[in-house]
Formats: sequence, C-alpha cells, structure tokens
Amino acid sequence: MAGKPLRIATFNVNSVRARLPIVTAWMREHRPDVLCLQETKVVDEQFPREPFEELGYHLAVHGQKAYNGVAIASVEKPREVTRGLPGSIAGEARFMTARIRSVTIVNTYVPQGQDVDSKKYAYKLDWLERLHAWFEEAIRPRLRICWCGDINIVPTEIDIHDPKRNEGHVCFNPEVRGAFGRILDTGLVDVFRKHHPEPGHYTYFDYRVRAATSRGIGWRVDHLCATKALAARSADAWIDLAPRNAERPSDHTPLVVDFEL
Amino acid sequence: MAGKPLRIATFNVNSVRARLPIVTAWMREHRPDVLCLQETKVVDEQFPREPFEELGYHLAVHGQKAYNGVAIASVEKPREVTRGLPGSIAGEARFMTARIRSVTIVNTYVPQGQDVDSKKYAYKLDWLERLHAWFEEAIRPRLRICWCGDINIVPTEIDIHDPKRNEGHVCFNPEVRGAFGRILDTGLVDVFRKHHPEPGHYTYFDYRVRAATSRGIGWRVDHLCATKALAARSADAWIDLAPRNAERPSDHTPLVVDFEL
DNA sequence: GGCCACAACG
DNA sequence: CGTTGTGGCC
Repeated sequence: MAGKPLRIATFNVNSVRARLPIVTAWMREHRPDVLCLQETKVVDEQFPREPFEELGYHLAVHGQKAYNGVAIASVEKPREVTRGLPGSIAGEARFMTARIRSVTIVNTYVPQGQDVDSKKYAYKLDWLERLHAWFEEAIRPRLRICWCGDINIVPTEIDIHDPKRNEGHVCFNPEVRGAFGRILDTGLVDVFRKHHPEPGHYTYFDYRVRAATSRGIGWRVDHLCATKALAARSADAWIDLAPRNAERPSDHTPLVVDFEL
Repeated sequence: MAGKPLRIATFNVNSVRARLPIVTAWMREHRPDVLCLQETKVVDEQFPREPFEELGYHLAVHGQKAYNGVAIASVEKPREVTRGLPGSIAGEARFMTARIRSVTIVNTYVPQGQDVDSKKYAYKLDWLERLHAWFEEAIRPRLRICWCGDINIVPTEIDIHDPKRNEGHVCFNPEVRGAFGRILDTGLVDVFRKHHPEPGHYTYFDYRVRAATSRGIGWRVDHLCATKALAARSADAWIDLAPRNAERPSDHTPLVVDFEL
C-alpha cells in the first residue's frame, strides 16, 4: 500500500453536549481525518462548534431537538454536503453525506425500531428500503463511498453476545439482517469484518446491563462499509473500548478504519 | 466562659444528594456537633446515610419526595426525636426536633410563601402561627431551646441588600417580620444578630442573580435563635461563605454558632 | 441507565 | 439558575 493515510471513525455519542470531554479527548488522541457522530441531540445553532474547531476540524452538522442528529467533523473541509434521506419524516436528522478528499461519506443513524410490531419498526424497514434505493442510485463500480454510523443492525450471530436470546429483536432478525445484506449487495463491504473474522467484537453496550463491557455483553451495530474499490484500500479496522472507562460514557464506542489511499 | 464547647450549624442544602460532596467536606473541616439540614429533598429510605456515618455522625431524618425535607446530624446520638409541626399538611417535612446533650434542637424549613396573594402565603402565615403556638407551649424560662433553619424571613432592613426594592416580599414585609418578632418574644434571641450588629450579612443568594455573593446581593433568612439561658452561652456566630465557591453550590450557605455550655 | 424535554418551585 | 419529578426514547 503506502498511499496517503485516511482515518475515518464513527461514534454514536448519545448527546454531543453531554459527551463533549470524551469526544474531544478521543479526537486529540487519535486524530481521525473524519469523525462521523450520531445522536448529537442538539439543534444546529446550539452545536458546540468551538471545541471541534479549536482542534482543527471543520464541522458539517444536521441536528434536531432532543433526538437523533448527525454530524461530520473533518480535518479537510467537507464539500457537497447533503442532509436528509428522501422520504423521511420532516425534520428528522438521521442522514447526511459529505465529500471529503476523494471519499463520499454517508453518515447514518438508522431508526432503532423499538418493537417488531410497532409503527417505528415498520418505519425502520421503510427507512432501510429508501437507503437501499439511495445506494442503488449512488453506487458506481469505482466510486469511493463510505457508509458508516449507528446502523442498528447486528449483521450475524457472531456480532452479538447472545444470539439465541435476541433472535427476533428489532436489531437482529432475518428481516433487518436481510435489509442490511441487500444494501451491502449494492456493492459495499463490511470493513470491520474484513479485518476481524473472529466473533465477540461489539460497539454497543446497554446502559441497563451492569459492567457490560468487562462481561462482554454487547452488540455490533455500528459499522463502516465501503465500496469495493475503497474497501480494498483499508489497512486496519478497530473498535476502541477505551472511552467506556471514562466518567460518563456513551452506550456506544468508536469504530475506526484506517485507509491508505 | 470556658464551658464545654457545642457547635451548632444550619444549612439549607437544596438537595442533600446533589450537595453531598459540599456538605461532607464542610463537616470534615468544621466538625459541628450538630448540623441541621433543610431542603434535603429525599425520602428517608434514600437519604445518603453512609457518608455522614463515616464521618462519625448520627442522623435523624424527616424527608419527603422532591420537596422540603429536614435532617439533623449530630456527634452525640439524638434523643426524643419528633417530626412534623401539628396542623401541617400531611407528609410535609418542614419541622423536626431532637434533644442533643442538654439542648432541644428545633429544625425548621418555613414555607417560602411564593406570592403575597397566594394560598401558599396564607399557609406560611398559618404555619408561623402554629410554630408560635408550639414555642408558647414549649418554652420555659431556663430551658435550652435552639430554633434554627431556613426561616424564610428577613428580620430587619439591615438583613437584605435592597430593602426598598423588596418591601412587601413574602420574606420581607411587616406581616412576616411581625410573626418572627412574636416568636422571638416567647423568649428567644437571634444569636447571629447578638454577635453581629452590623448590616450586610447574608445566608441566601438567588441563583438567578449573577455573581450574587461577590456583589453582596443576598438575604439573611437562615437563623439560629436560642432561649435566653442558652443564648447567654453563645461565644460566637458566623456565616460561612466558603461553600459558595464550590463547584455547584446551594443557594444558601451555612450559619454556625459556637456555644460554651 | 442515561439522555432529553417539560413543568413546578424558589 | 438549578433542583426534582414525569415521560419518551433507546
């Protein structure tokens, strides 16, 4: 390889304001070229821009009050920023894209779905279908597209601590796993899985489970997927569990991929 | 004098749970024999007893959910603890008494009153009248009674930064000042005033006034009054403004009296 | 279990 | 401004 390095990270922060010290400390230590945030939970006017800018980052934000919210921090200025997945509920901030260097970043916070027989779950499936359509439209063989974020889908049985018990869950059932697979089939590779075929790597730990990290009771629902052309250039992928030892951690933890472009 | 020292303090903590580090640090530093707390805002089962007990204190608590709540921490075990002022709203935790050494401690959180033409203000006057009746009944010439707490009354014009502007306030009008005077007339002395005739000593600073402490924009509404026999033995009285420099201070600050019994 | 909003209280 | 509920969300 030995191309120019590009580090892309994704982190569901569960409130960027509440998590500010954790996020900035993490950026200072790992200096991602691109950091995709989800669940920022803040309207754009109140996004804490200064701490990011002081670290030398540009910011593209897409937020709403109390819920959801995505943002992209990047060393290089993002170009062609778009906000909102067509067909979604008005004002709902779960999807944004930006072009950074040669890569199109697609930052998503996929609806969780609450319960399989809720309207929210139906909306999740609908949302995934529209996302699928978006990729069908967007992907060209040699394009560099990076889809990352909190996808709220556990791809396979090795991505959850207890697949038996959670069979049928809104994040782990044939329907959503199928939807995930169909999106990958448009031409994407699960880059973390490419580097780590072994089971037991998780990015999410339920707050309600005591000592979930040390007991390994987690879920892999945050992902970074890349078009084949781009994925071919990934040098490494890792989940950083260190922020889970901080004072008031998020229930998610950062996922990082290092590319050599 | 040179009798046995007895330090009694009173502190409206505005949530004993939120203020725990401030309260315990203060106790560690000043080692009161008796500490009366108000606005503990916690039911008895959830009172954080351990931190007090680790410091060598007994606890008598009288709390309720979300509002009010009083407690007495003391080095010597309190005897004859009573809870509730007769005639008050059921479950309302604003009054408790305890015998510690030779002194009967009366710890009160007098209703604030909200607005002069509210039912709450009528209730405040009624409450003060019942408190007056309680003292009429309780006080005997040579008895050692110590009434302290958040009294929510500014006794005189020198006890508030702007008496003009606050004339008529529920904590500073002829009616409540009269009620306070009548209670003192049952045989009590305002011990802080005994030691400090000069104006400008305050125990309460409105959260909504920026930098109220340094600008001296306060109210003296927390008091320690003692029967004449006991007041004769007070050696010093002081308001400790130091806790106001802590991380998340209460809007009140401790008042301390040192007796020599 | 922890985030956010909101309302009540002072 | 800063407590404490409550309820929605995950």
